[in-house]
Amino acid sequence: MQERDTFTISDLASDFDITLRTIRFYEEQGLIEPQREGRQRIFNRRDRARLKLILRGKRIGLSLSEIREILDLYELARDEASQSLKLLQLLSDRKQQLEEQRRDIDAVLSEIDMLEQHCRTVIDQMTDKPVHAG
DNA sequence: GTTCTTACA
DNA sequence: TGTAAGCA
Repeated sequence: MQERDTFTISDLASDFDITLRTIRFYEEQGLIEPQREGRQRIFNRRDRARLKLILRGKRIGLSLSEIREILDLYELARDEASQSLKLLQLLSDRKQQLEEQRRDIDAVLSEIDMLEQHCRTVIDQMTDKPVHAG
């Protein structure tokens, strides 16, 4: 009752609900390197696990190159500590990015509020009728 | 029928 | 990443 240890590209695509193109793209980007049987791609459990990590990283918002860095550490050093350290760094960077975006959004929202107020003031003066839609 | 590469959108 | 062409 052993789990299958090799998969076709279609197997993984349906398992993770992604397209064949996506998997081939990740390979092209160096995130996975499935075995070959002639031209055919043969994926093992390691590839499957990596693919899972890739998708998780993508969900968090990491770039493919960032994900590759983590994956490489996992392969080369097999040093889980350094891998976690790297992930920690990337997560920190990602949080900083998001916080920066939040500040930008707040700034724009603020400008919009001021512009709206200005428009209402102008309209009030011209029509002598208060416009308070919000 | 399925997968592959290449090239363009 | 999607899609299409032309193979194996």
